[in-house]
Amino acid sequence: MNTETASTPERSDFVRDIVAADLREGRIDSVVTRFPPEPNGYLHIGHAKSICLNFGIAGEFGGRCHLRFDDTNPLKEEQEYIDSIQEDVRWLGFDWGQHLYFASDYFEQLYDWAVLLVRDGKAYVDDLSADEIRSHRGTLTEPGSNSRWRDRGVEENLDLFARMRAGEFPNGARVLRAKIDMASGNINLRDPIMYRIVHATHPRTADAWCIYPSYDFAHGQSDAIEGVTHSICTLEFQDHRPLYDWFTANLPVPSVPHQYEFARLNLTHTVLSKRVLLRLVNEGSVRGWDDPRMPTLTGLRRRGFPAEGLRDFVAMAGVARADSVIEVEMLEHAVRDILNRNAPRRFAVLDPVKVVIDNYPEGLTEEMEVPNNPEDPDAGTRTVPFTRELWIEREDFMEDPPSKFFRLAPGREVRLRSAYFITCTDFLKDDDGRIVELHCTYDPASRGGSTPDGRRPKATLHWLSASHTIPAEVRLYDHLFTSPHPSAGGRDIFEDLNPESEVILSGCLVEPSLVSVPIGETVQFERVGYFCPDPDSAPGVLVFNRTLGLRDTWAKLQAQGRHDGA
RNA sequence: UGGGGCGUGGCCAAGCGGUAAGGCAGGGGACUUUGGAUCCCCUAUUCGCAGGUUCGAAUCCUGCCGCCCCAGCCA
Repeated sequence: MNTETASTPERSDFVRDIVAADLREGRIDSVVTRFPPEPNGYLHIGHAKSICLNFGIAGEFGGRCHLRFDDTNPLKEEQEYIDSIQEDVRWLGFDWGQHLYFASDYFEQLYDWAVLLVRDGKAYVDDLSADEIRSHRGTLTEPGSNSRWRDRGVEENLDLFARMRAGEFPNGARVLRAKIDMASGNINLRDPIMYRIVHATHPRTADAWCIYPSYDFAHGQSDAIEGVTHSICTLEFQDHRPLYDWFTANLPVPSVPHQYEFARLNLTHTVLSKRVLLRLVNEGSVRGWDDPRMPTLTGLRRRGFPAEGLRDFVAMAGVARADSVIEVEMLEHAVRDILNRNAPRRFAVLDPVKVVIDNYPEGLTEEMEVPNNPEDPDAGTRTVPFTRELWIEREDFMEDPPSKFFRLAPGREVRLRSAYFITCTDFLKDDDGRIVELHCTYDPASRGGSTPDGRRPKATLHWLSASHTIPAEVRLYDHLFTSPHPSAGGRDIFEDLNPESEVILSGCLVEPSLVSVPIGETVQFERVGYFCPDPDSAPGVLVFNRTLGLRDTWAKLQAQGRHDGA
């Protein structure tokens, strides 16, 4: 490795700048952040950005990051999600230590604080219906008007709020509101709702409560209770910041956190809206939340994307306040970069065609030594059996090749990787004109892939011994949506679903060592791409997912040729 | 005609008054027992537009234009 001086600039962005300045100027002693998901769905790559930001900052500045579930709405939240979120954050590579919290842990404290605001005349029970509240709220350009219940007495408010908690009223009968300013230009300040009545079972507190705090009344105070210093969220909460600050300013909170907002992650050919992801699952467009085409962390994991690649991608993309849509190619680059360095190389033939080496002894099996990863000499070598009859990729032979085609063709010599040079002498076709068998001769002096005379074929092919082969199903994946911006333009994005987002190949063949690749490990099928075993694999029935293909300049050339030739 | 934000190359993104980093994508070349990887080189006389301040502006000021978010008893 080269000797880089300490001048290597740390990754920086506006949030890290703020944290660094707060530390440097003594406004805080150490940084505390939090990742605060609502357990109402699976985490996706957009959440990965927030997770990497919050945990990343805590790690870089020697602070800590909490995992806090924002479980204030029992109608939408489930234990299943609480479990999956923890699994996904851990998989991404982060550890919250002892700092696992739930907003519901603070329900009693939050209630006490609400009572305090009522006593101070800063909150009131409103009997208006949801519709009435909406019509009193005004519009974006017109101020709202006060509820007729806005000025009722403290004692009556106290009594009513207590009875709300006691379960005396049905859902929607009353709410508790902060008394701020119905004429504010910021609609969040027009007497926001602090508590609503919801008779529902909560995944953590069960039936202990029938009133639940709103996001606005819970979030900042939860941060304050935990000593969070920097409460980092996405841009759409900017308008909530004045309210966040209003509550911490009007309540005896133990600390005063501050909120900062960044732009959420968007990717081309991808949709991250929970609503749409749910539809994809419910309408059977994909097989589930963990379908390898889903942008969920569980889906990406099943697809074979390494967590490190995701982290690198997030770092590469940066954090800013401008709305943006990142090209998926950047993600794919980050993932390939990790995989290229780490993934063991293996042989697999997706679309096999038979090769017979006429001058190779019948019945002989040689064990050829093949490097596990040319990028990493420490990965060592493995042994792959070589015999007279082999399989190669159908697309690696052309009867009548164009000038740019370097692979096997009649009369042409190519190298079989780590084995021998072979020259095609003949080929057989079936009645439909389809190639069924190639005949070749080999050069015994080329064993291992080089010859004394230094001949260098233009192509090197992967291969498999016909008598040492494991059958496999291979699932090829591509973008779920055809358009780079599926949600743009107002049309139904389901019309933009890529019909070839999943292509299932049967009759594929892989080398014997592949029977034992553990789930979660991604390998490279040499010259083909990165693949990982799918959990659908069963003894005797291997299933591989294509994580990503290799960059393919030949395919690019062919595509160009098609265009030029038009 | 309300409030809050944002506008730097195809896509991200540094830059914080001293004369446009970096990555991805794209193009060209070298090398190569993966048409992979790697390595070189090329791609903004210009920072939404127009004025102004200044010796000097992407950075400061004014005006305009464009885009995003907000009217859940969701988060």
